[in-house]
Amino acid sequence: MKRLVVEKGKIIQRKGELNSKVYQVVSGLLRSYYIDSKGKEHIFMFAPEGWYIADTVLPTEPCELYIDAVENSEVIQGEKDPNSKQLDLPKLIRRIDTLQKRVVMMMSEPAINRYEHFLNTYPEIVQRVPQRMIASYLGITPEALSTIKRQHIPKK
Amino acid sequence: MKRLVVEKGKIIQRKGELNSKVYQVVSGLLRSYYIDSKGKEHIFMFAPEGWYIADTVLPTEPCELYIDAVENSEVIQGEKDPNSKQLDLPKLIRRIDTLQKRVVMMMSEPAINRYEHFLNTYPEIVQRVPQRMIASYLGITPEALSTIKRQHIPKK
DNA sequence: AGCATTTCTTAACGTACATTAATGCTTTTT
DNA sequence: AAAAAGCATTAATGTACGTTAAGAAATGCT
Repeated sequence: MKRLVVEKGKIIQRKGELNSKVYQVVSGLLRSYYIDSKGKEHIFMFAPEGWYIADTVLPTEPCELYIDAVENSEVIQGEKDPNSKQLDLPKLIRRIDTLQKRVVMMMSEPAINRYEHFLNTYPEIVQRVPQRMIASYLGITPEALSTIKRQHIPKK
Repeated sequence: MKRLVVEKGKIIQRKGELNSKVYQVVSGLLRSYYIDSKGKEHIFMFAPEGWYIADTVLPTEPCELYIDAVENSEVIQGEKDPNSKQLDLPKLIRRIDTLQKRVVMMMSEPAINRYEHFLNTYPEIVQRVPQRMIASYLGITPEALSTIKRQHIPKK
């Protein structure tokens, strides 16, 4: 259990590494993402203050995702331990629910709806990340997000 | 812990219900799916023999998904119990991994790749479910799947 | 077996989003 | 402060997939 300072842009986990760590964000903003076969980056999740972020794989398996800092951040590094007594099961289950909803969204909702859902779910984050990262999270290009936003009348 | 026979087409869980059950498939094939705002059905997962299927929500929250039988099936009904000692954590974590990969796939891969991935991952299921259900699982229409398959040269 | 229903396929056309490219605007670097 | 790099926006064009519709094949029903 170690406290770390992570500067903006610093990568703290890479695909293929054996990383048995979980990071709890104290301040700042981290993200996890992966890079596809064509070299394109896709953001999987954001983690602002109070959130945990990690590749979910068992500590013995190589990571799928990269993790880096979107802002200068401070994090507490913990260990992935499937046997840990302090592992919060309801939290894990809620994690599965969130993922389930995301799959369902990606399957059925057009980008504009996914965007509005993102705005509602993560209002604090929206102002803090560049558009292209929001686009990446939504699974579309920055250009497409730009066009969508032009049509989308924001509730003032 | 009860053993049930579920006939093809029988719905054993509906959206909005408080269902605290987990189903272990002994024989046959179940699926979970949801119905979007436009009344369209989207298959979330299949569960053949040996698999578990359930809505992941905590037992105290209303379900998001429907569950029904694709084939006549036999299942063992268990209880969702977040405090249960017999809850298999590595299995939960692997579940999260699977979902993570699915999100990533939906974000970045075209339907043809998702189809081939499905073929590789669930070869036993492919023969047993109608095309339109595979299409639904992939997030495309049956017509699109049909066209994709024409282009896709199967390794005989 | 015969009829009805559901499922699969094909094709024409429509739409959401990707790609490419150009332009102005920030932010970073020196 | 100037130069460079990264970022957001717009528009033109391309493509994957949706929608609609029709016919063929498979499945279920009496």
